[in-house]
Amino acid sequence: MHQVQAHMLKRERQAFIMKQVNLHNRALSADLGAMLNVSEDTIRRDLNELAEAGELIKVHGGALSKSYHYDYVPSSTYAFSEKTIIAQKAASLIENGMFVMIGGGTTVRELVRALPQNLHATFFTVSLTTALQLCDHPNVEVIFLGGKLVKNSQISVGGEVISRMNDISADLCILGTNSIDGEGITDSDLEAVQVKKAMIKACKRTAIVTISEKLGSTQRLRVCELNDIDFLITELSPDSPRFSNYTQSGMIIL
Amino acid sequence: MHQVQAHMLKRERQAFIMKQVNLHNRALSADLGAMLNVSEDTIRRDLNELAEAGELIKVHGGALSKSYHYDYVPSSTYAFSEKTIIAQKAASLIENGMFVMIGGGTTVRELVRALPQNLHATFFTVSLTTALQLCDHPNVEVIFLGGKLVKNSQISVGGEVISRMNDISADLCILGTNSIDGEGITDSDLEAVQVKKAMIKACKRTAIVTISEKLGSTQRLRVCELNDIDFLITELSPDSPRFSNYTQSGMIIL
DNA sequence: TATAAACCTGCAAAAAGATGCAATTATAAC
DNA sequence: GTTATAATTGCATCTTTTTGCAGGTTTATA
Repeated sequence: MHQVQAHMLKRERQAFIMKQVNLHNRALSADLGAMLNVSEDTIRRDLNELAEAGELIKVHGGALSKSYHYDYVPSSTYAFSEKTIIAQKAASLIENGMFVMIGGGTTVRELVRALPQNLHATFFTVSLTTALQLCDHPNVEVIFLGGKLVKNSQISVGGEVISRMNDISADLCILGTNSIDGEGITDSDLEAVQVKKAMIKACKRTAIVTISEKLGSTQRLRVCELNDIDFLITELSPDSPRFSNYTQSGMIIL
Repeated sequence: MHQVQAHMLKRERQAFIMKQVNLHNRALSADLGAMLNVSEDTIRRDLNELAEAGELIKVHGGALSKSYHYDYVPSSTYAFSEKTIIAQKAASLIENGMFVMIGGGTTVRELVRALPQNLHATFFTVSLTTALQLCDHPNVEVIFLGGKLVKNSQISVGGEVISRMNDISADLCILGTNSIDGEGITDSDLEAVQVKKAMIKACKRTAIVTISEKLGSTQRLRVCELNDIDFLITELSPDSPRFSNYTQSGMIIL
């Protein structure tokens, strides 16, 4: 580990601490004490002073960088700006007269918000929140596919829904997802998976909208393979290297 | 699965948990414990703290993202205190194990809010907002009867819905209304009327919830006669003279 | 209704923190 | 250079926080 000169002024030491904290976003009192060859009491006093001066955030065991904000702002959706970009791209896929099957989730919420007011289209959905939001669009027709509701995700599931979908042939399926990797899409709720499968089957084309953070994550149940997907939409530029695992299946990355 | 650095500050751990929850909308205590290399007890304590701080919703087995839940805004409700009284009375009609068909509107919203958390019942509805609200009750089953959505009332209508209702026989139908007079209930939207008729037909008993202000008003389309109604619930005392026109049909006034 | 998982409570050990004090060191005045 | 003063530091002691575990209870679900 680091080794530091013997006699150090308090000011220098605190500068060193700040450097460590800003570099790694965090620092443990014990580590700093060892690096600087001073007692943890001294480190603690330094950290308290720096916290007092607003330079860092003191926590039990050490300190965190000020930029390390976990002060989550409620009412605003997670990764809002990314989802806005995604929404713009996805909205471009939807044209007047289309029949669109659409899922739920916060990314889809932003997408619905981004839809132009003069859009003339028919939407099918199983998500209560998506349906509610679509009701704000004057020129779209909204069909809710009813059934038993899952409380957490606020979507309808069950054989009822799925058999209804078999009667539908829509132009585009838009799904958010919790996990996508080189194999395809996965999820953790069996009933939701069954519904998503039916949605994909009922549509000519499928678009997946997700923030890039979810690329590479996997859950227990499989929704579909990569080559069931026609469009993958994230906030990244389509030529990002992060898509190297996803291109061979022939999907279009937006 | 994920692997995380050895010594993690509590705050960092909680930030990680928030990220997981926001990313996947839900997280299991067991998974988090494994990912973070700490006991599930620690995870539970973290989840409780984060729930206390209002950052997520703690459930049995893990936690859910907050971005999904119905935020109730009482300020927008007209005649709030009257509707609260009505809600209390109407809630007393609903017992464990019942099948209830329920409509929409702000009076019904207060009713749903007044339902006890431990109520064990099955609800059928065509109202998106009522359905969403019912989703916050842990012990009820919610069935949404899907169809074409009417945008301003946010209910589903159409032959689809009505034919589905013919297959149902519920114990109680709870409807709000805009107009009730000595003849019965009337409304102005044909499609909504058809659905309400079907709802009443599908239930053994019908309860009407409305503020007294609406007593005596009439609209163009008839929903039902007075003797189709079993309970009339307003904020007034049952012996109020305002009910003189309504008693002869044999309905019970609460 | 049985059963396993999840939960809660209290407890104990370990880690971190606070505080008072003495020793040391820096700073400035002389 | 010396000395007085103030700041800094480490240590001993006590308090608080964090964490895992044992146990008994509750909850979900087949």
